[in-house]
This record gives sequence, structure tokens and C-alpha cells, in this order.
Amino acid sequence: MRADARRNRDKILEAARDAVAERGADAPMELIARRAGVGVGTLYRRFPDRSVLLDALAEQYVHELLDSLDRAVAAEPGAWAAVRAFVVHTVDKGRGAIAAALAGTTAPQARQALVLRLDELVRQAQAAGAMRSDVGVDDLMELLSVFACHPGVIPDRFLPLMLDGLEKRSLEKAARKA
Amino acid sequence: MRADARRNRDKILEAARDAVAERGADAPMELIARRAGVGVGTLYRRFPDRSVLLDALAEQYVHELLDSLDRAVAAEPGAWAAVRAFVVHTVDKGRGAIAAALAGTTAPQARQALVLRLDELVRQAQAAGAMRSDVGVDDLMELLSVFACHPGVIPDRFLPLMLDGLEKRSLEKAARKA
DNA sequence: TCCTAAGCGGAATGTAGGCTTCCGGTTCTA
DNA sequence: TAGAACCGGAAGCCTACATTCCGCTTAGGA
Repeated sequence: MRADARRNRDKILEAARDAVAERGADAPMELIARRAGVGVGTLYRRFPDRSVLLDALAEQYVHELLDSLDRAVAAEPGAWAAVRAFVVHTVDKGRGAIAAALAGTTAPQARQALVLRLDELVRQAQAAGAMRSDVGVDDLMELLSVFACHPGVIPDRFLPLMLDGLEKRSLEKAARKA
Repeated sequence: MRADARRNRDKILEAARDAVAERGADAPMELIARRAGVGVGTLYRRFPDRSVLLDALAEQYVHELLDSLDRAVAAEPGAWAAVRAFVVHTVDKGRGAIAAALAGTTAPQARQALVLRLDELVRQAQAAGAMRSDVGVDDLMELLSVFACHPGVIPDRFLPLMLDGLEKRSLEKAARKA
């Protein structure tokens, strides 16, 4: 693969990510091409159809989430803190719409890895008594999707509330204050 | 207006409500007509363009919400209980997508009435110390929209959590248990 | 019962937005 | 410097809708 071709491939992937985040999984191919500063022809040569592009995107994204999760685990003192940090970071980055758009559809094996890793962490947090135990990974994944679909005011206002709801200690803390 | 014409008008409104709930504000006119068991021509004679139909829908819906709110106030013992019941009922009925789709767009005066009424109730609940005071009507309306957009598992799992988060007493209750 | 204005259905038309292909020109790189 | 790999984007095709139009049907008053 020629150097310029690889460069274009990367630009396309980046543009696609933005476009999909904004307009959903059926963002126009032409829009993606324009944003990448590339002709549609180039886009189609590299990704013969939309699903190929989407797959590539999903895989890339899930890997980033995995990295982000690892970083959270390394940086935070406990399992619950790591979960919390991961959720906040993911929602903040605001690219979650991709995850939402692609949720069940693509890159199932990569997604699975993420889910397993997160599940492990959730169980730890719950075992440590730091997190409500009537909520599971699947709930968390859905939560991410929802917040991802409503960028802006919704996450800002409700994410902390939601996280408080998931945390056990905060309940005690709040009550102690009252 | 002839009797059959009125009958059709009602059928159209009902079909439109379903269609908009499922497919958003730009649900195909033809779909609406088919569901109403009516030709497109009939639809267009009654509602010259989409916006007229949407307005009628929004007005009808907001009035229902107002009724529902009044009923909740009459049936429940306190302001917070009424707010809670209203939210649950609205999300359950699952037609909230209409509200979401139409949110800022239409029937502003009717919507305003609902917001005022709900605001009053929220303030009461907060004054009585039953509800978190860092959340307002606007937040509540947005919350409704979000849950409305994600029918199914999301509301089922998270609405109670969210409501717990909004309630003050539940915090104390939970802590007491722990 | 009969008449006719009010209604009705749905084919036909017009339009917009997108997908994909194709090919003449351009750019790497061996 | 040859030529294989690449590029851009115009062109054609297609799907999905909105909206109009008109010949047929029907409610409901005289």
C-alpha cells in the first residue's frame, strides 16, 4: 500500500468517526469523503461498502475504550472509582454515539472483550460494597449508549445523578449530611 | 363537517400519534394514512401539511399530560409522590416520543401550561424536603424526553434508579438500611 | 327516495438526497 | 523515468417521500 494511500485511509477513518458521531450510522458517504478532504472514489476504493467502513470504525473505537478502561484502572484507587472514571471519560469524549450506532451490529468480538473486562470490574466494585449490586454491565453499556445519543445538557445534568445512584457510599454520605 | 369525515380525522390523529412515537416527527405521511385506513388524499384534505398535523398532535398530547398530572395530584398524598407518579405514568404510556419529537417546535402555549404546573409541584416537593433541590422542571422535562426516546429496557432499569436519585428520603432510607 | 355537496382513494408527478461507478488525469516509487 | 497505483468528482441510477388531481362514492337533508 502506497504511503499516500495509507494517509488517506487514516483521514477517512477519522472523518467517518466524526460524521457517525454526529449523524448516526447512516451518515452520507459523500459527507465523510468531503470531511476527509478526499473524493468519494477514494473512499469507495478503500472501503468497498459502508459496512466495511463501519466495522473498521467499531473495532478502532472499542480498542480505544479498552485502553481507556485500562488507564482508569491504573490511575484510580479502587474498582468503583475506575468504573466511574471510565464512564465519565467515555461520555465526555462524546464519541459514544459511535458505540451506540454500532452497538449490536459490528465487531462483536472486540466488544465482547470490553464487556468482559468491565464486568470483572463491576463485580469487584460490588463485592467491595462500593456499588449497587442490582445493576450489571449490560445496564452500564446501555447507559453509555443513552448518554452518547444525547450530547450536551443531558449528560452534564444527569450523569452525576446517575452515578450517585449507582454508588453505595454516596447514599450513606448524603444521609449523614441530612 | 360530515360524520364520516370527523371519524376519519380522529383515526388519522391516532395513527399519527403511533407513527410519530415510533418513527419521529418525520414519519412518512403515507404511513400515517395507511395506518389510519385512509388514503393520502384524505389525510391532506384534513391537514394541509405536516406542520398542521403535528400541531394538532402536540396540543392533544400536552392536554393529556395535563390531565394526567391533575389526576396524579388528586390521587397521591404529597407533591413528590405526585411528581413521581406522573413521571412513571408518562414514561410507561410510552408515547413520550411525541413530546420529544415536538419538544420545542410546536404548541408552545400548551406546553408552557404543563411546565408551569409541574414547576409548581416540583417546588412544593422540594420545599417539603422530599426532593433534591438541585434539579428543576426543565431537567425533568428533558428526562422525560430521553426516556421517551428509548422505550424498553432503558426506562425499566433506570427510571427507578433515577427517581431514587431525585428523592431525598430514599437516600436516608437506604443509608439506614446499610 | 333522490339529489348533490362533501368526501374518498390512490395513481401519477415532481423532487431531493444518496449510493456507486467510471475514467481521464496525477503521483508515488522502484 | 516508466508504469502501477491512486485520485477526484461528474454522471447515472435508484429509493423514498411529499403533494396534487380527478373520477368515483356516500352521507344526509329535502
